[in-house]
Amino acid sequence: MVRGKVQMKKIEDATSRQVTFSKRRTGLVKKANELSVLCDAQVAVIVFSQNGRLYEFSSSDMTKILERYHECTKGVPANKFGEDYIQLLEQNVSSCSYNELKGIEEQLQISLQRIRQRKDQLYKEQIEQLQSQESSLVKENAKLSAMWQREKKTSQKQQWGAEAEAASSHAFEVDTELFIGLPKQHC
Amino acid sequence: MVRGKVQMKKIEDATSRQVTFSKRRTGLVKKANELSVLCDAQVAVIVFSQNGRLYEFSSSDMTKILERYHECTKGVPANKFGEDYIQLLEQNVSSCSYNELKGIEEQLQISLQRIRQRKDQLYKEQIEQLQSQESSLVKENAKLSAMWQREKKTSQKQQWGAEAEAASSHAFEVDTELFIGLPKQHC
DNA sequence: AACTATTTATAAGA
DNA sequence: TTCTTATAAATAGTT
Repeated sequence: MVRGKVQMKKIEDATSRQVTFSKRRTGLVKKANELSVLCDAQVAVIVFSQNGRLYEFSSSDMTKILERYHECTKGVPANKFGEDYIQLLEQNVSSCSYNELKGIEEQLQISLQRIRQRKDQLYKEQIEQLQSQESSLVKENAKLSAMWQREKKTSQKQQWGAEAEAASSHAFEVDTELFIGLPKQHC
Repeated sequence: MVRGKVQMKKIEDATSRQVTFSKRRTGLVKKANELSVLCDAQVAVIVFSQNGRLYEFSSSDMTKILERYHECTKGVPANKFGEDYIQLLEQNVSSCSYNELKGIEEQLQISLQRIRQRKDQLYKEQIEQLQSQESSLVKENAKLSAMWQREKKTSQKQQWGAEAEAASSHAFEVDTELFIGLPKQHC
């Protein structure tokens, strides 16, 4: 049984440390899942044990969450490798024959197609995310609107007149955390 | 106060959802930190709120943890972009002048240098990680060895002779989770 | 933000 | 590893 507070330092006994790791790792993942379900959040947890074993949890596709994280972290991706690629390419095309240029064109066409597909995919995901947020906000709005209607009636009954109207219009400016723009601008 | 179990579904009321998100996010991060301290584990937590805001926790440098994750996930990185780069380059160098080749050589030299630095850095980190694991295993070994010595003495006093010796040598084969090789092979 | 009745997590023992 | 149980910790609802 639990005897007093646990000291917040590395557990020295290897066996207890292993058992505690297993239990707490399970607990952490459970909490992560609950947070994602209850609050409609995207949650990712990555754990490496002391023995180097990987454990992971993600409320949705881990790759997508990590991509979103990278987008939020780096303001501009600054794809250095891509820049080098183009720079190097441009240095060479000036002295290429027609057939060589034809080959490069074909390769670039394929690359461009892949990049465009990827871009479209990301765009689609952003749209879906915004739609999901919009849906939540519409519901919230309906609730606030109903509250305001009730408030207005109460005010009229109490004969507050013009003052109540002024107060009510102010109440409509409550911050509902709506934002316009791409999600990344919010990080 | 808590009235009965909470239903494991999205909290409909926006205000409660926001409050619960804040409380549980704090709780999750606390648990993640405790796991990393008590069990000497690397832990990373990434959370996106419904409003698209990013929250993160990492027991050590987040970038390093994510890199390690990527190494564990992809068996072989299969750097498609790099392959294309080389393929495209090779298609062109065949018809280049000396000065053009000189330029390409220089560019490649710089790229190669960057890649080598990166490779060395990763290698160094792997070494450090293995040393850390080794240190823990050495301590564990010393403990097991001491236990075995005590066991042996007890056995001798109780005159178990050859049988005890056979049992003891078997006890030395206990799995201490030692492994030889790079960490990624362990995932 | 602070409070507290409850539920939940978990350390130690079996 | 899994179960049990005493106790610590988290937290939902309220103020």
